[in-house]
Amino acid sequence: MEVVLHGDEEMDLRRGPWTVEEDLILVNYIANHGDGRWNSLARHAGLKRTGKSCRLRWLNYLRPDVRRGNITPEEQLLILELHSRWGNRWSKIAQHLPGRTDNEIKNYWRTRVQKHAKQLQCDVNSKQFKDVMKYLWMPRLIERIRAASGVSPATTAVYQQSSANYYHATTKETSKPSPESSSCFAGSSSDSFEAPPPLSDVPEVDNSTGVLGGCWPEQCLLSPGGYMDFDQGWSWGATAGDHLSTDCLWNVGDYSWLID
DNA sequence: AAGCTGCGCAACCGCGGAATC
DNA sequence: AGATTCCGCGGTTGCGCAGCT
Repeated sequence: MEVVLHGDEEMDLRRGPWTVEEDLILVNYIANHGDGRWNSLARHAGLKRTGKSCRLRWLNYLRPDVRRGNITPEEQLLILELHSRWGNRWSKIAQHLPGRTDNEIKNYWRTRVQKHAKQLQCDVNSKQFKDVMKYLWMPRLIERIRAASGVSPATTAVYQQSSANYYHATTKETSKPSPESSSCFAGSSSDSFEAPPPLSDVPEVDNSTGVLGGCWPEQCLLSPGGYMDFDQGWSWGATAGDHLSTDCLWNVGDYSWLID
């Protein structure tokens, strides 16, 4: 525990990990007086912490509705989707994951997603990695969610819409995307998902080559065994050994690590 | 058993914008 | 209206732990 002294004033501030006693003081104070106005809260509560530190401790750890534990596949999917739309706007993303903090989501992204990008030896913002997320990771999450027992229809609907939106965004994206939407899922301009496009809009796959037709801006080669399945509510699939991005055909082998 | 390494996570820092004085 | 303080966000750091050698 470090103590910071500021000038002539005897304003010693504690830093580092919070103690149980400090937690209790903060929780009790907020229970009686509410949160907000963090600097004065810190002073009145008798905590030798900055207001920022108190706010962070409350929001990220002590708040009663904070959810802890593993990020579920549903949450993973949502994080991938929302990050593709908004980038590193963690607090905005966190608003859509009840109980999860921006800090936790940010940590998840850095430790898991960026790790995967590193394993693929590509930048997390690269086309290659976005392809992997779009065509492999997210569909597999969707499949996994669907396969799991007890998935509510509402949840399924959300991800079916979500999945459809990826397709819609990919197929309808113009050659000059808006500044807001530099992501690969740039089709949605509002917070609500678009309705799935009609089946007639689905690009055809040349079974001999695996090349997608239609108005896809980039071809996506599927190796034998790869598949696109639009029958069961807008999902995609691909298998180990799939090739992505014809301009840089590469094979990253077994993708089983993508979902852990 | 000890040292090393990588991971996950809590906490801090710097900055920009909003609110207050 | 300008200065100061506060708040919230995103980036970064560092610690503890588990697994590996």
